[in-house]
Amino acid sequence: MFFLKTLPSARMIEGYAGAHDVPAETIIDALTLMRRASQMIRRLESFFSSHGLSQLRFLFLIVIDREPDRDMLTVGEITDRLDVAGPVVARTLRVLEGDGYVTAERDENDARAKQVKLTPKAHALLERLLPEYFSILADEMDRSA
Amino acid sequence: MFFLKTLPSARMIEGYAGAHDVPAETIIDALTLMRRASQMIRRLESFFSSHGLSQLRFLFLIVIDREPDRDMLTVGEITDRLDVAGPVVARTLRVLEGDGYVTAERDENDARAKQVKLTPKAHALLERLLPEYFSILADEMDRSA
DNA sequence: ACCATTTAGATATCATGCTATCTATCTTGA
DNA sequence: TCAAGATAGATAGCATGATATCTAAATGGT
Repeated sequence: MFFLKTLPSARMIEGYAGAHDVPAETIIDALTLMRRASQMIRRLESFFSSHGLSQLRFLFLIVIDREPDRDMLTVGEITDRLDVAGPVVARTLRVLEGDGYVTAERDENDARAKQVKLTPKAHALLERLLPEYFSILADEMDRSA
Repeated sequence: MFFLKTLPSARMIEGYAGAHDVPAETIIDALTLMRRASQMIRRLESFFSSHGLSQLRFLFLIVIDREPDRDMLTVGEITDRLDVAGPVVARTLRVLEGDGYVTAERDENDARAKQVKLTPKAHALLERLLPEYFSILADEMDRSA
């Protein structure tokens, strides 16, 4: 997250950056990018939270759902697809299991691995959330265009 | 933060969003925005962390430093300028005070308020970090252009 | 003047990100 | 074949975001 409510003016950036051979406009673009994304993420988190989820839990479900030709992934495969550390995935799995959104069972061929599968409840949830998810994204793109 | 390493393809989004009257390209743009910003923020956090700071602590110092015509702000003014909750600002203040980057003293006219000021050590730190900060922003803009 | 309300900030507690480390299982090469 | 190393995942503990609630000081209407 980027935590600045009001971005510095170009003039202020010149003052800071002027000496350092980076054009102020590039800096403004970078800060604007982070600010827009942060506002979007805040709104998404609030949306997910109102449905007992979080962005991460949602994406955890999505990466399983979107996998072509398969209906389950191992914990490691999920970790590969999500940009968070392993322990976070492990804990998120525990929560989602507790909430009845996924089931996990040991792999038949590798007793270290775990196969994670979505429950019907999770499929129903995704179906319910996706339209609003997309319309929030569209609205935020619009609003900050 | 946005935690998806690989964005869904346009086709996959059509599959999800197609039914819901939002153009897939808009969704891709939104996801790309969040992904770019997240990578930038990750890199910044790692940069700040290698200097014993965090993005928030850095911005806390910056908002005081950049204030025109004043060399101090109250805790409430800092909270207004940063997009984080009050308790986070209070704790960050304690840490920065402990590290010798700011001093805080009660306001003369309002015994509830606290005036926060940068130390010379903080000014020196900002001067040292800003060039690299800007060049990281520029580099990331470049890389994901 | 005085009590109700507002405001500034701090404290308590929770959720969730991280790194470091541990256990269990699989693989590999002498 | 079996010990050394690699790999899958879990656990421990820290850092830092959030909300709810508390205290102390200021303010304002009667």
